[in-house]
Amino acid sequence: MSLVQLESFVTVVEERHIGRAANRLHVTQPPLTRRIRALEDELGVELFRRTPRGMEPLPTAEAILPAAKQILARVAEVRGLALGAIHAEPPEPTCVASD
Amino acid sequence: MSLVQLESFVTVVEERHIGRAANRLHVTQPPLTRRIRALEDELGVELFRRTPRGMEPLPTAEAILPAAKQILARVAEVRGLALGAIHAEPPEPTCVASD
DNA sequence: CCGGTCCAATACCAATTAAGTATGGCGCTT
DNA sequence: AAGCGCCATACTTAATTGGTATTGGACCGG
Repeated sequence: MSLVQLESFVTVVEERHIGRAANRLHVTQPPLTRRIRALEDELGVELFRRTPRGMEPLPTAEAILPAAKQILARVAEVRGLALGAIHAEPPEPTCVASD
Repeated sequence: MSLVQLESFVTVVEERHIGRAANRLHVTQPPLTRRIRALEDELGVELFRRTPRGMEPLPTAEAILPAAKQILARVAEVRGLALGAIHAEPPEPTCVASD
């Protein structure tokens, strides 16, 4: 399991369509198909029903969706904390300061 | 950022030593060194102070540690939910049942 | 002051993984 | 029945990743 797979999963659940999800994720359709399939394989569960209309999330997908979203949110939090730490802790003046 | 990097980060924080952390993670030392460095590069922050004794977590590392741990916990939760779904939803009998 | 030791960092190579392009198969729509 | 839209697959190529071997630097003992 990878963060990329989880992000792909959440996007496909929201779009219910691999093509649109691929667009949002700035990738082409085949890689996204493979990501979802790899996730299903690893978890040993079918997450979507493939219909002529698109991807229909199965109950298991709905079950793990909240956890998946929270993971992505925490990842964003980590990035934010790191970003904040840059301004918070100036160990040594790298260059002349303005004041 | 990847789950492998986050797991490596948490382990190094706990062990304060790349060699021991590498052992726990079943990899050799160089890949682990690179994982930590890649994480630092991506976040744009130093997470550890390299000392002759090992790796000393900096304040930023302590700040993001809880979020990192929670991410790993949620990943485990996703695995557990998927595992549970197998027994919960038998769409078709794959094999003869015991009873 | 010098050699040994323990630590993380780097160079290099091999193996695995992942993306893109092109194409196929299936069901619905007209 | 023909066309269209969807996901799945085959194939090639580029990018990541891991392991082995080695280096450089700081501490410790003699």
